[in-house]
Amino acid sequence: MPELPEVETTVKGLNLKVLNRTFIDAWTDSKKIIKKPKNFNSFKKEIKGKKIKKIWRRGKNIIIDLSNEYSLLVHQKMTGHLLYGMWSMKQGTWEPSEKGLLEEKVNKYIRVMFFLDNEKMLALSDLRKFAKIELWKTKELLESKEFKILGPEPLKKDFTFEKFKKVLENKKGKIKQVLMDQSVVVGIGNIYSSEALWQAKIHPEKSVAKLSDSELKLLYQAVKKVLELGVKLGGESFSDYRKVDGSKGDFDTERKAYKREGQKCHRCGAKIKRIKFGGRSAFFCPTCQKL
DNA sequence: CGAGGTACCTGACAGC
DNA sequence: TGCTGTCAGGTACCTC
Repeated sequence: MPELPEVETTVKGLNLKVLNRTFIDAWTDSKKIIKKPKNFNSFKKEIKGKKIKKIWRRGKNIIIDLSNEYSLLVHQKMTGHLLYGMWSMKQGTWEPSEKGLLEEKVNKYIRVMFFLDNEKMLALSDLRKFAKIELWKTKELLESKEFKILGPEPLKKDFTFEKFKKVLENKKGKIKQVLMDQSVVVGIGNIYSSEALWQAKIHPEKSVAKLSDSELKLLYQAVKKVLELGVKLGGESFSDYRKVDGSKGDFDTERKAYKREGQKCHRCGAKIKRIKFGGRSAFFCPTCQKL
């Protein structure tokens, strides 16, 4: 899915577009995406008339605080993304009535549609249908196990080097996998972990316990750097992710490792390699990033 | 307990 | 062309 920069970009976009709007109705052809309450009619009934009071992010989760102390939790997983605009249903598929949302791949996979009180809509597009939407009582969401287990936010001011070292303390395993563990630090996935490790010149399979203090420092700076750059550029859109207006993020030009197998390392010219472990691909420069 | 595999879905693309 | 296998930004759940 979208990782931290993509989720942050979505949250920013939503705050500009749907704050203080009220839900009028909802539609879906993929009931399994709505996980809570499980019955879609109950879900519809519950969100009808609720007003959007605040939109924020915790890790890769989007939280839409509603009136009456409820919150919508949206996790976009691999290919989900939220869009704002106007569509009409034609022959079973949604067709946009505005430019910007004209890409077929954006509209073809709209799975859930929220109708707002200004004639516009909030859509969830998701090719693979892994995304989830849940309606919670805000208080219960904040106290839920899934929420409490989440690690620190890497872009918050209080995420100091000391804190980074502390969360990695006693962690076993390979650094790339640990970086992607949301209970260690939130928001980092397969793209930004590869990018951060390239920046820090650390091999993705290096064991956390073997990282020197100077390597940790470089990694700490690299994590913040790539995530900040990602946010600044509106995320990465080489695949399904889009901003809420349907446009693409610009991080693509900055990719140094991820999906660059066989291409030249921007630092030393060696060929970027891809290896698989933990069920995921890792991209790195075998010359700059030694084990 | 932790590590590893699988499941959830729908493609795109490479190779035969 | 068509078939098969692999790969895809994530996470939950199961087994050993």
